[in-house]
Amino acid sequence: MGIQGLLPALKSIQNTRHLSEFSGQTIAVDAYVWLHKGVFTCATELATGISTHKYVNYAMEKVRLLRHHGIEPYIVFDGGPLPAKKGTEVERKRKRDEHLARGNLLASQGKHAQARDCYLKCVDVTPQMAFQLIKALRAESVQYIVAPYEADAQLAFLERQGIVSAILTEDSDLLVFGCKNVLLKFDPVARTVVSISRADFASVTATSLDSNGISLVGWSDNQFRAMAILSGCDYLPSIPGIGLKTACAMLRRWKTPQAVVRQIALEGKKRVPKGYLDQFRLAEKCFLHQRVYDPSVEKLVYLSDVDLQSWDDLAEAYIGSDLEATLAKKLAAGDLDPITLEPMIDINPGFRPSRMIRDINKGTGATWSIKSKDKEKSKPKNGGILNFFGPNPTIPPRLKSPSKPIMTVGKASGKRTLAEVMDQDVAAKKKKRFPSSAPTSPVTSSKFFIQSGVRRTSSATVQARASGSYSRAEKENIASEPAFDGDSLIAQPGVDSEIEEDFQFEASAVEQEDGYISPTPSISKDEEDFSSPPKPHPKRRVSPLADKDDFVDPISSPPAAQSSVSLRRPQRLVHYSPSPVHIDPVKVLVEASPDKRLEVKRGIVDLKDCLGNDPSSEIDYSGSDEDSATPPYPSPLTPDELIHQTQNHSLITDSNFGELELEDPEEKELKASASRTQVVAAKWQERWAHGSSYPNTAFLKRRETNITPTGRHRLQPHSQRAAHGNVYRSTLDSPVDANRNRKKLTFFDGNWDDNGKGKFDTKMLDLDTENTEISAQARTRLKVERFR
DNA sequence: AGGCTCACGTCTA
DNA sequence: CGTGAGCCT
Repeated sequence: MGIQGLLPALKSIQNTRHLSEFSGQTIAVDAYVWLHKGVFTCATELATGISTHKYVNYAMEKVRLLRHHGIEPYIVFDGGPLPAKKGTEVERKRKRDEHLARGNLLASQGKHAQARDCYLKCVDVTPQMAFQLIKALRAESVQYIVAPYEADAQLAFLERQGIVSAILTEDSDLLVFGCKNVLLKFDPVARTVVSISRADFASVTATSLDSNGISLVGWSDNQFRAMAILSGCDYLPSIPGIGLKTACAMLRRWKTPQAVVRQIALEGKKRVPKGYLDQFRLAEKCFLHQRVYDPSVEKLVYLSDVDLQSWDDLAEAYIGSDLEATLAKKLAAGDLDPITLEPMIDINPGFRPSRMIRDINKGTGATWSIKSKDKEKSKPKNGGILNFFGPNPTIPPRLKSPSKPIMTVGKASGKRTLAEVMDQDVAAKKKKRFPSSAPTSPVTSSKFFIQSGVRRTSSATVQARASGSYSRAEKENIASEPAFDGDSLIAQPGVDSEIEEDFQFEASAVEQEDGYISPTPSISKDEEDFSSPPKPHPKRRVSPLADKDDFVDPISSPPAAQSSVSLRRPQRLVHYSPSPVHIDPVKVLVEASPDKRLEVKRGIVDLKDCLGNDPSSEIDYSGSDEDSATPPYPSPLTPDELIHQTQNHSLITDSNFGELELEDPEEKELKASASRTQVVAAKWQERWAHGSSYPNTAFLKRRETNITPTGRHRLQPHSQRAAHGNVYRSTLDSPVDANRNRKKLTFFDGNWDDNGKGKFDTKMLDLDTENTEISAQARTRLKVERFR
């Protein structure tokens, strides 16, 4: 996951810091990290369908720990699958299914320990599980957001907007996304994190210890990003044999990724996949422009604005299709399943987190405090394993107003001590004493558009001295490459004003909150803190997702109730005109003719069909470094196209829908039938736009595979594959994902088969020329065999 | 021989 | 994450 080898190479600029050093700051957190770890605390339950929310507790403990240290967390969830990363789910799911089956078998044999091991391997985080955490976050007024696509991009956006001042994650990709302050290796026991700051890159030199020969001196964000992509990232596997070090060295030497790739090809030692440069550009776009949710304008925006010159529909689809604003808002709020865009299903309605907060210091015997304020809960809580809470206190409805903490009995402790009572009181007082300590956000001065100029730090100078031969080249490097450097960082005049608006909005929002006291005394002090000086408490913002005026109690009200909130203002879509609510314009390729694309609800794009169709050249040097070949794109799909799609698209093999397209294999026949066309189109829309016949998707899990309590999942729509044989398939076709292990499964359709690296069987290429469903299964089987 | 990439095994929530 | 096999120079 991420850029392999990057973190070790950055060792010299990694600083272990105590949480207290971030007091007063708002820090965005990649929820996936906590959820995934939390899942391990209850893998067996999840795998066997036993209702549990332990993983929520796990994450909430982390949340409370951060708050305990004056850090206001801003939790970011992954959203829907990005087209760029699609294509691995089938294999993963299969593997998980295998582990699940084996686990069940072992369990039935009484081998529970072994069964658990299997369960551990088959569990993954689903959006529905994430929603359980969201419920808890809502209950404790913790800010959160569900990214439309990848949390990474959303995290980067929040930092860039100044909404948060750092990112807590475990993924080195965040650095590639341009984040300034990345925090890794969160240690809840030591209460430390490892900090990496973009500002320190300049001190990473080839001679610095542990740098692994990597030098970042004088590199712009663009160059750094290029190095990362060349060395292999989640969106694009590297040219085999190219790792971080080689990528870095060659980029220094040849300046641009285009030149580097050209050089690699010229040297002839390594096989460069066809279309690699095109794919490189797309990967670059994912890091630069991926769609994110902007809470201030309540719609999807580009992470950074696009350069219309080099923009095309392919790129548009690749970085995540736009969503109609009301959908986007609900998605961001967690009210929709980000995969199906259906209303979120609460898989554990019995779990109703209250505002109680458990002190993180387990040793002292649990201390409990309750977060008061907020709407009263009309219903007493009962049922659900989680009801370790007593009846919820009735509190004045004023959401944002501070109120006195009310004590409740905690499930674990069973009682409160006087110290705990005092504890809360003190906490509340501290809050009042420092109501307006503003979160420091060392926000980047230049907002979106970072100066790509070189920063010469003292360490850089030192480095120059240390490695004389390098210094010149590095300086040289700095000065040149304006085109490369400036790429995509140039503001479009048209959008510029909008960005200004956004920032003003953000700024005013902050202003308004001054003096506003957090509604929830979220910090429960322990003994240790009694003797420590009071810390300023960060001002707290209610989740941006909740409308200021009409906040609806997230716990007691169904999503439907909240949805009314979102339709207030007409949304203006910058790059996409609103489409019918349920249909999201996304391009999908039709196999027979690579130029055809179909739209489905959510981006399902198989780029391999768009790219590398030129069999003549191994490397596509099309155009200059800045332009890319833009395949023609027809627009909205017609019913005919839908039929075409249904016939060829693997997704459609789903049983619910199967009869429709499998019934009549004759494409022409279908086309001739107008009425049938209507039916198909309607069904298609019903299924993909409304998802009514896609019941099981409610349990589809996020990142890679899905596991459901029942163990049954429906396959995600898979990218369509071209039907013609021996057509080059780009590496995008191969499973590339956040999980590094996935790369083991990657196959490259014989693009470099004769290079001795040809572990990537050509068999798969053949299989792949068949319809997707078959090839996917066959592929999976082959891979499974290989790993046995 | 050394450098580099890639795969494997281990550990841990 | 660390180690080691294997390929390349």
